[in-house]
Amino acid sequence: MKRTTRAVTLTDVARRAGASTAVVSYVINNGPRPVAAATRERVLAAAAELNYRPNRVARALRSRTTGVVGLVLADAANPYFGALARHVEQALEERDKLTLTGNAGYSADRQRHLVERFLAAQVDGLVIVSADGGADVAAEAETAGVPAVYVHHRPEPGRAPLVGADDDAAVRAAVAHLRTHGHRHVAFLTGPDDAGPVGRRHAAWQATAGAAAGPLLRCAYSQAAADELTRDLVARDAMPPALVTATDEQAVGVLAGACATGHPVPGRLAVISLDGTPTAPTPPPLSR
Amino acid sequence: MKRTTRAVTLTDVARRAGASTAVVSYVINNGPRPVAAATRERVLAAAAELNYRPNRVARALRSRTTGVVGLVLADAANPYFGALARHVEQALEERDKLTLTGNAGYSADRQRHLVERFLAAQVDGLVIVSADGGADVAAEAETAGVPAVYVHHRPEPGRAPLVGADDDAAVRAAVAHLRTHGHRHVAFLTGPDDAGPVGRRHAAWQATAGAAAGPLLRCAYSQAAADELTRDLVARDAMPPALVTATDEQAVGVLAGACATGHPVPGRLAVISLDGTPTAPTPPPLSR
DNA sequence: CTGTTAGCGCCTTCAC
DNA sequence: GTGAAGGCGCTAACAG
Repeated sequence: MKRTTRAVTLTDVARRAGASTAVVSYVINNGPRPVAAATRERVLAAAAELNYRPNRVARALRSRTTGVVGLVLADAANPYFGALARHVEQALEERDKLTLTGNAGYSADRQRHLVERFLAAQVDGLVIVSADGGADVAAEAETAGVPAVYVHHRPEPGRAPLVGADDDAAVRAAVAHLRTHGHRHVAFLTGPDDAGPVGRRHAAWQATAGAAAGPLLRCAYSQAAADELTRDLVARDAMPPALVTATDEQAVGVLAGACATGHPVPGRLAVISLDGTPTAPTPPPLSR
Repeated sequence: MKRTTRAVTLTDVARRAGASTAVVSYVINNGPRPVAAATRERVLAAAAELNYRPNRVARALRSRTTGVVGLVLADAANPYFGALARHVEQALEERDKLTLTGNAGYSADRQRHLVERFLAAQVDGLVIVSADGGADVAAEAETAGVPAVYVHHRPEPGRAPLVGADDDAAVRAAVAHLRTHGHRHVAFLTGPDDAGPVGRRHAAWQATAGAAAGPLLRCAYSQAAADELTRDLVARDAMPPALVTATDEQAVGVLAGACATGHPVPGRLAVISLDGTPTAPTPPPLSR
């Protein structure tokens, strides 16, 4: 049986190049100290011949930095979070960081559990993308000396930085836009409760639309739920003519439901959504 | 200024419990050797009080296994791959593995680059989800002693295991289904070229539909492209009545286009798609 | 400019 | 049953 070939180490390269491990390290990392051109060449040659690949684990143990960032997501299968994840990963890649990804599945327990595992893995930082609720896990991370950022939503008493949309401004803009198209009453479709950013959007709609607000609608955050709600409203002839949805998934479901029931869009229904999923603006015109 | 608190180590726990580091290790890992119940209690208590978290990096260096698996994706922003990623991650989580995720963005170069970085990070295994083409990166991984699996697609001369759909069977089933609904001619919408699984689906359609095949349509793998194509076909009164699409994204685009132009679904258009994205089957009926 | 050496935190043989 | 010690591969002090 063929023996498993041990991975080539810095020591192997040093021996082959007739130099010390320290020098090899300096060459590989371009520092922190200069190396004579001749030596450098020998080292590079030896490394290439042996097909040397630095062991990031050993480096991490020594330098106390892994070059890995943890990304905890609510659910990568939701296109909104999926797109977000892709962009976060790309941004980290550009900074030469690796991304450790975990799905919390909208569960605060699982979220905390993930953060715990990521901390054990010695991540250099944490990006937390959750939908709502949950404990201030960023604070726990900071306690362990690991910087953390929230994206999309920050739990209530939370000090960590937040990267998110300006919900108030977005809602105001959406309502204003529909008004310039002649709609006096603007309805709002949101989720089952008012946790997280969606709750802020709801409040903003209430404040903006004021007395002229259309009905407040609620359904789960899925295309299927919004689809069913829409069919029902159309059947009962209760579909509002102008609607702002709290999420893209719901907007797509509304459009599908309108389409299936033959309710003309944008003829008798104008919809604006607030998330900004890449695919969202394109196919069926969300507004005009 | 507050001093950065050094992380608590196994040595700290040992000192606090009045035991040796070896014993603490045995307790934490439930082995490989037994520990007296009393000692075990003391160790556990000390660990809890100090909030000890084993350093996975040090463990990895010593045990030569990181507990991390690399997942290279074509594009997490595509809902099909996003859902796939979520399930892979969950399966790994159940096996107590962490998931390192990277997006190759449909580029063979970036894919290889990612694999390289993952190998340097000493991943225990690799899951490769690519759309088409590319080199046999799994083979490179195996060379480094890291097992690898392909999902969705395996490049041409590739020996690594593949987890994928039975394209032939799926296409045959789709065509048969439409035929039982009275459609003699079944059209097929695929991508710009025939690389990857989509090419196999195309071939299977050709073989199954045979002489009675409807027209072959092509457009990019996006909702927007399929939307535009559909509008165009409807406008020219050239929309086929029965259609199989190679991907879900395209199916959604077709439905959107049909909806926008008032082309009745399922009245004058029956569509079946082949991917199986979670959201796909629900909102507009893809077939009936 | 280069080499030697002492650990990073953990696991695991050896001795007791 | 427990303890002491070496080393995984690498980096950063310290010499020279």
